[in-house]
Amino acid sequence: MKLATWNVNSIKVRLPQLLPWLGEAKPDVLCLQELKTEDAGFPREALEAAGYACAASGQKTYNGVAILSRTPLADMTAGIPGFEDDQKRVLAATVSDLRVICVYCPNGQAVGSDKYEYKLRWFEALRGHLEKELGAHPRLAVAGDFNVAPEDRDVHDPKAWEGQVLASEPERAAWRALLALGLKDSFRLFEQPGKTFSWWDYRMMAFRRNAGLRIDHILLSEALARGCTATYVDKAPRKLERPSDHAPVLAELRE
DNA sequence: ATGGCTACGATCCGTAGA
Repeated sequence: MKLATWNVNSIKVRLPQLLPWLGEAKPDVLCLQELKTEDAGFPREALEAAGYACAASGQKTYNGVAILSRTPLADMTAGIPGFEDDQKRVLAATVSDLRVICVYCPNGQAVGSDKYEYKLRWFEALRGHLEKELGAHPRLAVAGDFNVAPEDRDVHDPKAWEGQVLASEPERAAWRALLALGLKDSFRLFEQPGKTFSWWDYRMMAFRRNAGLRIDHILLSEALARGCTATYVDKAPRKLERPSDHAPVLAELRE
């Protein structure tokens, strides 16, 4: 089965790209981020007509996450239990024997800013949430936009980005604290081409220069990582007219 | 030169993203 994640940067704007992509890539489960719409504006009918069950947790203008699945979704939980937050960034659901958590981690704006402090607090809360989920569900996948480039090889220009938001050491430590729970970065289970990224700035012709970052990830529990046969970035949607600034990431799992 | 796009919801600019 194929598990995918894609930050679409507005579900309304990207729906005309998402629908054909579902037909081509045929993910069994897809985590979406940055819906930028309340649930009333979520295109549930169009996605159900394309063969997907949907769970969404959205808000106006910002954030918003959804999980799509070819088979039914159960036991949905929005947010991080015990962590008060108006921002819609987390959604969990069960698909047969798989527990899937879709995350849109905070951007952090700039190192030292209020938003950066919120980002670090948020990651600590996420860590606690994932620890509990992992205890209850050994077959756990956490997919989404983590807004962290884990290592220098995930950054097109490590010198320029050194210590900057998305690449700073405290953010990378927060990322490693998730791995320490027993989660694997599925992309790094395999030999990968160099300079593989999942996000490119809209400005400065960054995509054409491959001036990107790898910040969209699929984490797998050890039980799932053992059955993972491939993980890759699909750059095709980033080449379209009016693209999202993120490309989808896909992991293939043995049934 | 610290901008440079894009989306959104408010107006024709500010906020946010990363």
